[in-house]
Amino acid sequence: MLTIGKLAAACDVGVETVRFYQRKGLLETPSSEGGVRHYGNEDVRRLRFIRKAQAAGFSLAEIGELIGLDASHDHTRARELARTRIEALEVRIRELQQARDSLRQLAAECEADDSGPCPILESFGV
Amino acid sequence: MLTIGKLAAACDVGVETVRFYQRKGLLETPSSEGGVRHYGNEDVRRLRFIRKAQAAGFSLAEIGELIGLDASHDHTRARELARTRIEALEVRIRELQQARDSLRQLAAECEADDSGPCPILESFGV
DNA sequence: ATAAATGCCGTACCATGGTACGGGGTCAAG
DNA sequence: CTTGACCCCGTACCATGGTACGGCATTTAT
Repeated sequence: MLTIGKLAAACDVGVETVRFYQRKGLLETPSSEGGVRHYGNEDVRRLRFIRKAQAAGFSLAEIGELIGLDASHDHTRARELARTRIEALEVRIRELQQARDSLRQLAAECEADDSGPCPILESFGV
Repeated sequence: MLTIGKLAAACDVGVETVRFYQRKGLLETPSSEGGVRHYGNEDVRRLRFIRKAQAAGFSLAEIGELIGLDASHDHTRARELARTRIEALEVRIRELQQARDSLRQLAAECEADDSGPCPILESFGV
């Protein structure tokens, strides 16, 4: 049985973050039997889930839905969310790759010619 | 000579966004000679620059610095910013690729076995 | 000439994901 | 028996990147 501080430490988040997730309905708020609330392994798992799903690019709102799916065993919807997220990730990856590639190109040009206008700045149209 | 509305339209942003950038010091606020402010090609170029640099993942604060570099012709600093941005982009790209790959894997597993617990949700530790 | 569309300006508000603060309570060690 | 380290709760605040609103002036089209 953990206090909020131990729970937070176990998942490497701040105490305030735990409370924030509680307010958002992502974590349950155990009843306070005489003041201090107690948390168990389920809470640790849940909190770790939130952080992992966040790392996979899900927003807190989406994570809330994923948590709900667990109860309903709704694979279909879970796959749907996963597919949507995969597509969004692919779009974003391509965007970032393009940004990286053009910046690389510009940095190389800039390196090659130190006089005259800076290609990096030029390219953006300044 | 453009009004703020035309400028915004020319760069496909909202009027409020232009004003927001002005407040942030990213765009100049021309003197209002008798009420209506007028904008020129420089402003169009500058505004487009902001949007392109944003697409390259620069924050508005970084963009402010890039604009400053234009005046000082500071290639060194520009390259520094570009390198920093490239590195950040690469880190982010790898993170997103990992997220995508694990989601793909999970979606495939989930697809394969429609009974039992959902691997997508399981994997996150719910 | 008049009504609709813009412009100006200041201020407030939005979402997202937290972080901080202040006042109070409880508990264990020194 | 007091000091310090937690806890609780509510509320305010932060950064980021905008978006909206309201009142008033001006401009543009009919």
